[in-house]
Amino acid sequence: MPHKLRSDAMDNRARIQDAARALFSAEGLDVPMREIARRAGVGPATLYRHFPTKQTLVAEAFADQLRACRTIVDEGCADPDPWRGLCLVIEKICELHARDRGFTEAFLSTLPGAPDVAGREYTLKAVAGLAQRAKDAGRLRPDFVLDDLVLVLMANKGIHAASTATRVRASRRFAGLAIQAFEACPHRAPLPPAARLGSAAPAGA
Amino acid sequence: MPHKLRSDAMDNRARIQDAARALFSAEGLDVPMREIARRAGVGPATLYRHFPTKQTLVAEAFADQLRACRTIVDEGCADPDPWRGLCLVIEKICELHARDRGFTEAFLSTLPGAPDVAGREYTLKAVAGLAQRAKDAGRLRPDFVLDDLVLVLMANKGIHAASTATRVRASRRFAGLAIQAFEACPHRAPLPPAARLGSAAPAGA
DNA sequence: AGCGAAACGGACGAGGGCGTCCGGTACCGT
DNA sequence: ACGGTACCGGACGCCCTCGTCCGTTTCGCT
Repeated sequence: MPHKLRSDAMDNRARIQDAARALFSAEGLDVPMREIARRAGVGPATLYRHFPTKQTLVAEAFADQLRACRTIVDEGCADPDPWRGLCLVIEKICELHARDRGFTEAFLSTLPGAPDVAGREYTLKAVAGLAQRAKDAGRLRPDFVLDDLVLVLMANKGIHAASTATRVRASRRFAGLAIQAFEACPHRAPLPPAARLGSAAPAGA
Repeated sequence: MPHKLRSDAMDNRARIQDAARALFSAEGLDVPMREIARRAGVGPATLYRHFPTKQTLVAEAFADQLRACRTIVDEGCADPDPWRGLCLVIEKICELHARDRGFTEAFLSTLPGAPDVAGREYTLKAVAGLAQRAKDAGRLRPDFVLDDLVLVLMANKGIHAASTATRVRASRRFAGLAIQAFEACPHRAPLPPAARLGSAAPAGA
C-alpha cells in the first residue's frame, strides 16, 4: 500500500469520504455514486478511481461508526453489572442506528462478505459473552439467544419517520421495550423458537 | 362505474391482479410495472389502461389482505378476554406481514392518502378500544399507547431473511417478545416517551 | 357472417443510473 | 521554471424503467 498519493488526490479522497458519510447517513446506502461525487465536487471518474466498488466506499465510510460500535460494546462489557452493560449496549446501538440511516443497512447488510465482517463478528462474540454473564446474574431471561439481538437490530431498522429526531425518539422507546422483553421475570411464558438470522445467512436479494 | 367490460378485458384485469398480488407479495412494492404485465401475459399499455397509477393497482391487490386484517381485528375484539384478543391481533398481524412483503409497505405506507386509509383508520380505532379494555383488565401495561403498536408493526417490517419461512419464524418470536414487553407487570421501569408515528405523518420520501 | 367499437400490445422517446475512456490540468522534483 | 506524470472530470455508450401512441386484433351484437 504505497501512500504516495499526490496532495490534491488525498484532498479529493478525503472530501469523497466526507460526502459519502453525510449522504449515506442521511439518505441511506442507495444514493447514486454520482451524487456523492457531485457533493464532493469531483467527477464520477475520480470517485470510481478511488473507490472502484461501492462496497469499498461503504466500508471506508463506516469504519469509524464500526469503531464507535465496538467502543459501545467494550463499554458494556466493562460494566461490572452485566445486565446494565447489556442494556447500555442495546440502547446505544439502537440510537446509533436510528441516527444513521446507512449504517444500519451496512451493519445488517445483505452484502455478502463485506470487509467489516471481522468487526461485526467480534462485536457479536463480545455481546454473546456479555449476555451469558447477564444470564448467570439472573437478570437476562435464560431463553435469550444472540439472534434475538439481531432481531431487535433488524426491527429497529424498520422504524421510519419523517425526521431524524422522531426516529431517534421512537427508537429509544423501542429499545426500552426490547430491554423489558429481555429481562428475566418470574412468570414468563415460553417464546416461539428463534430463527437463524445472525452471522452466516447470505440473504440473497 | 359501468361494469360493461368486455370478457377478454375482465380476464386480463383478473390476471393482472393475480400477477400483482404474487409479485408484490414476494418481491415487495417496487417491482417494475413491466414485470407485472409480463407475468400477466399482457402488454404494458393494457396494464396502464386498467390501472393508470401504481397506487390503484396496489389498493386493488391488497383489498383482501386489508379485509383479512380487519377480520383479525374483529376476532380480537370479539374475544371476551381483551388481553388474549390483543395478543391474537399482534401475532396474526405480524404473521400476515411476515408472509407478505408488499403488504407491510402498503399498510404502513408512506403513500399519502391511499384509498385504504379508511380501513386502516378503522382498524387502528378498533385496536385502540381493545387496548383500553386490556388495560382496564390490568393485563396491558398502563403506559401503552397506540403508537407502540405501530412501532411494533414497523419494526416487524424491518425483519428480513432469505426465505419466507425464516422470516415468519423470526416474526413469530418477535411478536412473542413484543407481547411480553406490553404485558402489565408489577415492577416495570418507566419507558422513554412515545413518538408520534401513527395516523397522520405524511412521512416524506 | 359481418360490422363497429372496445381492447390489445409492440414500439417509441424521455429520464436516470452505471462504469469507462481520453484530452486536459495541476502537482512535484529538479 | 519547466518537463514528466499522476491525476482530474466531462463526455460517451449501455441498460433499465417509465408512461403514451397507434396500427391491429378480438369481441359482441345483429
